[in-house]
Amino acid sequence: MSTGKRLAKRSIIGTRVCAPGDDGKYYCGVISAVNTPASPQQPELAGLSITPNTRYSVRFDPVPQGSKTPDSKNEYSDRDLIGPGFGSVTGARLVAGQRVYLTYNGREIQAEVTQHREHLDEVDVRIAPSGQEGTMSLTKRIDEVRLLESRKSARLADSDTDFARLADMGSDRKRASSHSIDVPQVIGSRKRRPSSSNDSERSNGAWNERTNQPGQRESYMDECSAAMVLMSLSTPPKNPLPIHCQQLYGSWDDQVSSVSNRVVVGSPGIGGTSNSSSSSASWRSGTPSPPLSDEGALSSTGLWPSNNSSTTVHPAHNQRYYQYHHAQGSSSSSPNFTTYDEGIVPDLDLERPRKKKIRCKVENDDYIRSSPNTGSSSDNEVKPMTIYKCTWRDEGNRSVRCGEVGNTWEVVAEHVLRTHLNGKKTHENEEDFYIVDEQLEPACSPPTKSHWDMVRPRSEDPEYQKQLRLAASPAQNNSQIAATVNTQDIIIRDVFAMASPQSTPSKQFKPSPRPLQAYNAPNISVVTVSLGKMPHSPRRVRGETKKCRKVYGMEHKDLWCTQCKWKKACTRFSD
DNA sequence: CTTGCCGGGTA
DNA sequence: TACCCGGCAAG
Ligand SMILES: [Zn+2]
Repeated sequence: MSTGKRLAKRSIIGTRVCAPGDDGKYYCGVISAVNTPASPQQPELAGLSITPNTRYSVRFDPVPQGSKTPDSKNEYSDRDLIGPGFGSVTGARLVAGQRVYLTYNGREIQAEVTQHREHLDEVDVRIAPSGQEGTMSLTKRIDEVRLLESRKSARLADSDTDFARLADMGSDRKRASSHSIDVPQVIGSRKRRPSSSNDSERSNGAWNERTNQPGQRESYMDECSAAMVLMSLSTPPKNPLPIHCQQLYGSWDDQVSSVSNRVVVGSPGIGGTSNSSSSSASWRSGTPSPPLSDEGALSSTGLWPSNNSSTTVHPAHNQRYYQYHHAQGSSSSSPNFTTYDEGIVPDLDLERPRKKKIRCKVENDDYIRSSPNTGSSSDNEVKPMTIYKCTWRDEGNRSVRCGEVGNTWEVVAEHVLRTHLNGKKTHENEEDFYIVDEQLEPACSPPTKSHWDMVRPRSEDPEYQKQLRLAASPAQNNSQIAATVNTQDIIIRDVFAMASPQSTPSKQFKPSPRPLQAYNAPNISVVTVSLGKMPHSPRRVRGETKKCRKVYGMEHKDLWCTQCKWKKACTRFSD
């Protein structure tokens, strides 16, 4: 699927992982510190970038029943850890007594390993099923057990597999992303281009060169980006409104625009995606994600504000979602993880001067690419710097944010914890909800919201892309993220469905190639989803949008819009 | 192969 | 301007 999502400029801290203790058992905990030996060229990336030398400190969960907690001071390399972005259980050697989790009768239960037959990839476990007394032993495949407890509600714990079965009709590839919604990452890629060079290809190549363990990295990305994405939306745990709803009501517009370089999307729960999150990756559910109350907070009914023109919009939400999903299928799936800044900006000006723009765009790109000044930054010295900012809202005046900044996430987290949370948090990593990271370009301070239009979109900034490349991974199955992103897509679309009641039945909002802009429709604030690479052409990918030809068929050509008849760009279904 | 549609015609 | 279509890019 697409794109990957990016991510990660955010630190990995807080990620739930398992690390081996002295006794050979794996213990769960969260990464409490990351120590990357700073490289001379980019010292500021220390702790953010991940290298083979990176060491992770793990703060272990308190172990019940008197077992001893492993030494927290241990540092582990990524190879030692099991969890998102690290190894998986399938690669671990489990010793007798290892606590694992598995899904049994649709519920997640604890189990204890009695034997791990590595050569068979099987583990014998002993479980104590609830509702029955005593224990029983059974044999599970190694990939059916998890070291990390799932956060899914027990009721749903197994639903994903069912989905997977339903959806999975075949290829491995599909399997990998069967729970995800693909995100159209290059919209309208049909643009003609003079040269064969292509940004996405380039970035991919660049990434691949940089990565020695794409597989692992990708999973990390996958998971963490999801978390990050959620955090960027930053629903404070207390907030009763679902994330996407808040967004529609502008609670985050200002925030978002200030961090527009990150992906801002809805929750993965929308449209049922979270429920179908994969269980194939045993660690999947272990990461720090916002303490959304499982499926409840995200369910689509009853949360939609009713003063709106359409209380019925929300139900349609999911429908449309699925419709979109199906229409998309996996057609857009692409390993091109690094291309991120897909500007999903609903075009309000329906008649945009699209054709002209295309050409211009192409020329522009070429210019950027070839320009010695702008394009050469790949080996440039100047690096953007990341700062972390507290977004805590003033209790009294919700529009005022704390704004405390720091050089590291930890610093700000500390601030949040102390200053705003009174030292106690109700969820692990709760601080993260109040922290956003921002990129500071050395030369110029971050543009203010009111000047966004004067700034070159980050996604067009080679330097920025490079950053993304560093941060993102070429993941192939960034299901979580993709789903998330797409969710936002849906949200935006719904926003516009509300905003413009005239929408045709099959009309769909089409992402515009322009990224990094915030639209403010009355009552609604929509935010650009920045996904790395911008689609350069408005041309739709086949299947993404129905055109007259597709809708009416050749046999009803008379029903086509004139443009279609002329073999010109369709006007009816292209916005 | 099909689609979407640009560019360049002709009436 | 309305209309047509060759041909290309992408899938
Ligand atoms: Zn049409």
